[in-house]
Amino acid sequence: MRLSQFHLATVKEVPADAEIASHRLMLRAGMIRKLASGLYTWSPLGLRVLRKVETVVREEMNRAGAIEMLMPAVQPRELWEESGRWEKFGGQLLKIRDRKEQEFCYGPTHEEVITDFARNELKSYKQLPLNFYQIQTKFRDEIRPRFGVMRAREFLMKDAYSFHLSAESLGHTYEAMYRAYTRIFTRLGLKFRAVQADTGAIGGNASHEFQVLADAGEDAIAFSDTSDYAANIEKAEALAPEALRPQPSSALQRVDTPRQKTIAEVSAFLNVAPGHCIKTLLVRGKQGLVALCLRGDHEINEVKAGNLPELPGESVLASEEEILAAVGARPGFLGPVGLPDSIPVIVDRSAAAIADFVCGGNADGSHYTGANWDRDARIYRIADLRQVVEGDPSPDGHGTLRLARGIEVGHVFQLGQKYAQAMDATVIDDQGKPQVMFMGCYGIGVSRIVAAAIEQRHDEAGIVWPEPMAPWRVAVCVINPKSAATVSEAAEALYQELSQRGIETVLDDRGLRPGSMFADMELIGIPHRVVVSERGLAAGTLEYRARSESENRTISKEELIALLS
RNA sequence: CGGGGUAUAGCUCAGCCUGGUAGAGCGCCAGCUUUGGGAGCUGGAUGUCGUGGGUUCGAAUCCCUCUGCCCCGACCA
Repeated sequence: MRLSQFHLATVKEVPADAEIASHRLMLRAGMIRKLASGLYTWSPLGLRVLRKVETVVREEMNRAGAIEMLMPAVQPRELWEESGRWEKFGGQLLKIRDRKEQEFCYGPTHEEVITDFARNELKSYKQLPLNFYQIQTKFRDEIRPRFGVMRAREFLMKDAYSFHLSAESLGHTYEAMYRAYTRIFTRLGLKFRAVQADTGAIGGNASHEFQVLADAGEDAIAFSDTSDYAANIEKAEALAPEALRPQPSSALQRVDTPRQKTIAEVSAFLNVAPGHCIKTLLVRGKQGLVALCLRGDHEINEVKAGNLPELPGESVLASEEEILAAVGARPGFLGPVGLPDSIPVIVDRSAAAIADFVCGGNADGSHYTGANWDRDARIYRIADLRQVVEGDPSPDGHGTLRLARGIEVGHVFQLGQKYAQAMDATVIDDQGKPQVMFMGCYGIGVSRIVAAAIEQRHDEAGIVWPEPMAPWRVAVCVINPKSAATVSEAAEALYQELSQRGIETVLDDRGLRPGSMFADMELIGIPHRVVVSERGLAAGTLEYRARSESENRTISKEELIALLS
């Protein structure tokens, strides 16, 4: 590509609200332009990168035996009624009407369409297993789009769906997809981690997320410092402390805490470490309120709480009015001692292991000291409720947990029979009986990968692409082409030769001054740069610099070609 | 959806408090000079001041309405 024939549109200034490096750099490099909140145009430069990612994804999906297809983005309401998700998907589902007032949605995902396809196409167990995939634009009406294409409303996704006669077969394809994902993110040059994920309401046996490690990531992940255990923090189990709970040694005593409501205030006021306080949260259960007790220095894990059988699948704090009516005290003064019998007290494992603790007195302006489980407060059940913290023992029994931030770029999921059941997708088995198929689904955020890669690989000058994602591998920069025809001729010849050798090359023949040209090539992250100048021509050499290095090298054309081959 | 902010040239922003008829830098166009790390000089073009209403002799500026966008919380590739 000759840059004079391309539309390169780098800019120096960028909106102040672009907060993270990848968003700023994508705007500065002119890869994307915002059309509206969460909607971005991919410029020719940006699209080149997007296509590179797509290519790697496609190659590895094909290698893993998946078959590419393409489904409509617009999907009829009836299909979503069948799966029960027309209402359940909520506000994220963009609903639209056609001229006949028929209702559709713009697909946020394609389980319904693929399941419909499969039930029509697949008749016999002999056709299974099958794994279909597509690379396609999705729309999710995100509550809060942000960080450019990292969390956009419209985004490019690779989604795959596999169909099986048995859970065992599903397990095999799941493993194959896990390996394919590992290859994809490795090939793309990303530092990533596959982590266990919560399977949530869908249930199922297994789910892993592929997280690109980056401080700007919206997810927290926990991993062992000595084993290969890694999990999303939503999922990471906090083990029960090994030490048994000490015997009570203090008497229960009510103390005045007129204005001390938070753990920090109470622990400072009473001079007791937060870890010896109990914080009590009242949430809405299936039948009435439920009390959740944690150590003062721990945070609730809402996913774990939501999965409790006593809760309706989500953890919603009770309102102040509800609490006042049930307990007679306000939040800030709640505790497990003397709660009404109707409120079950579910205690976190770590909270259950402490004695002589401080907790709310269930009366405004008062707390207890010297409180003890069993003696003073009854435990309905002990459960894992808290967020793990750095230094916790790893749930697999090896090493201690470390925390890191991650960007979720992939997710593999064993769906089981949920959709096939709801939509009656069956095949005839070898006994001639219809069997509901097992399904897996496997997603990759293609456009998000572009942002994630930049987040991981950039410097003050701009993007530092991993080679497989770079818009071009080599930039040939011409210094002052107007001064001597021989310079531009030499540059053109080099460009031709590299291109003919199959090396993706861009010729910067825009005639810019060297400073602007170098700044542009560094901003857009081209891995290799060659300078053709009168000076070098006279000496018969080229000047080379790798994007990842800060020094120039003087090399011959042969050396350059060897280096790029 | 709650809380906060913001909207002025293609971009980044000033002007608003204290009302008097629109500004800077970057970018863009023309010319000259320049040519190894985002050049210099000269000249030029560009605005329904987000929308609708109100107050006023007069509104970018004050008041109200609506809308867009951004940030903080719950969802996800």
